[in-house]
Amino acid sequence: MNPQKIPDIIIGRLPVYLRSLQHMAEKGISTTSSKELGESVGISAAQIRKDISQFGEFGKQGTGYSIHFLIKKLNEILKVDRVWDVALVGAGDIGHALAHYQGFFNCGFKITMVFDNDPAKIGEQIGDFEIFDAANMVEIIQTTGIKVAMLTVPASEAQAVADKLVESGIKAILNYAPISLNAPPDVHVQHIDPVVHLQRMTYYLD
Amino acid sequence: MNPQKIPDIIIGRLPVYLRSLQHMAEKGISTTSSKELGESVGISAAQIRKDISQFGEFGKQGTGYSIHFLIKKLNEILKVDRVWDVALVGAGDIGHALAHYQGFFNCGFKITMVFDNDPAKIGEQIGDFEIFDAANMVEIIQTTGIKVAMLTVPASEAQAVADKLVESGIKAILNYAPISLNAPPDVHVQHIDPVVHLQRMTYYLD
DNA sequence: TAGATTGTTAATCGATTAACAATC
DNA sequence: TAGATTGTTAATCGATTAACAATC
Repeated sequence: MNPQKIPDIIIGRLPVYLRSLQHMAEKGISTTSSKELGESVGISAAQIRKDISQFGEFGKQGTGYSIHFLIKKLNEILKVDRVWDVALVGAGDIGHALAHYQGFFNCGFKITMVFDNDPAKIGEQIGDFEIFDAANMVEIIQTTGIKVAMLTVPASEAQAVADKLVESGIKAILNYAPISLNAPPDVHVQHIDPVVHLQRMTYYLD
Repeated sequence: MNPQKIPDIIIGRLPVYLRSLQHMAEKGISTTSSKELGESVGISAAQIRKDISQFGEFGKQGTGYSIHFLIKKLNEILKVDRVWDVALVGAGDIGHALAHYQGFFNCGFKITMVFDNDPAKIGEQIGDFEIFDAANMVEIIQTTGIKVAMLTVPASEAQAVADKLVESGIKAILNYAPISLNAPPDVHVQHIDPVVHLQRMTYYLD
């Protein structure tokens, strides 16, 4: 399926296409075109076609793409045609918001455990989960074989906790701490920082 | 200061440099080099120098950059040498987490008002703020002249609320709803969606 | 069939890197 | 001074766009 390496930048756009296609599917639409999909996500039709064609011939001349079929293919490509168990590390405000977030459903992810190092929180319930002691985190994650984690601890602890996640065998970290994490090349890190996103916009304001 | 247009992609990296420089400053370090800064954020030294040199000659051959001076310049360039009032729209879990978030301090942003349309929430306190009725949002934002908003309403309402924000004169929207927003070209939109970030990583997992 | 839209090629455009003179 | 590091140029690399034959 991957004869040659697909650029990161293309992989990064696929989830956005997927999200838009799922909205179309929910509305009961069955077919779309590169033009329509492009307008809905703000990307040129040519680029949509080029991106998709990296993985196969999923469209039909004259009619466009079957939304159902394209969703299926994108789910397979992104490996979210399954459910990834996710460890949530840090039971503060952001951790609570993520634990309650409904948006992971049907997108390939399910939070299955929560860790914190605060004795006052350990043992408490957060949604459906009991908060586990972070001291046991490495062992538990190694045993369960979880590969994906979300990191919502304070910036001052983030690198140390990330190192422990790497030690645990975690291969994908979604980092909410406002700090650039160092990780080995085989561990993927994505970063969410509202300040970075806001500062990207103020440049353009008066 | 901007003789020619600076590419978006460069502007997008500046907040990351800034965050790393601020961490260095907090540690009491006074000078850095493109090599050191590049290693800390995972970008080549050549690119760091090229990016920074778009805006002036802020470094010194042989010694590198004064961290204090470079922070000052980046703050000015990104227009966060001031404090932008921010409207938070949506008082759900994510809204609460943002209202309590300490990370906006000293980064150029301050949430100054919170809106929701749920009668049960209107009038309640969320941190230091009273939750206002979203029905009055357009008028209040117009009156106060706020330009920046964070949108944490359900996906089903997000486009309608975004349209009202645009009507209010908002020029920068940080969107937490899992949907691609349409906005006029003079309104900047940034999107934070944990599912998109997670799906970007699973492609690379086994 | 006629109209629409794909997949793909070639051309254009833009971003990154390597190298080095300038100079602190 | 000698060593280090910038700012900048030119070369390389990669991404986007435009165009169109193929074909549904």
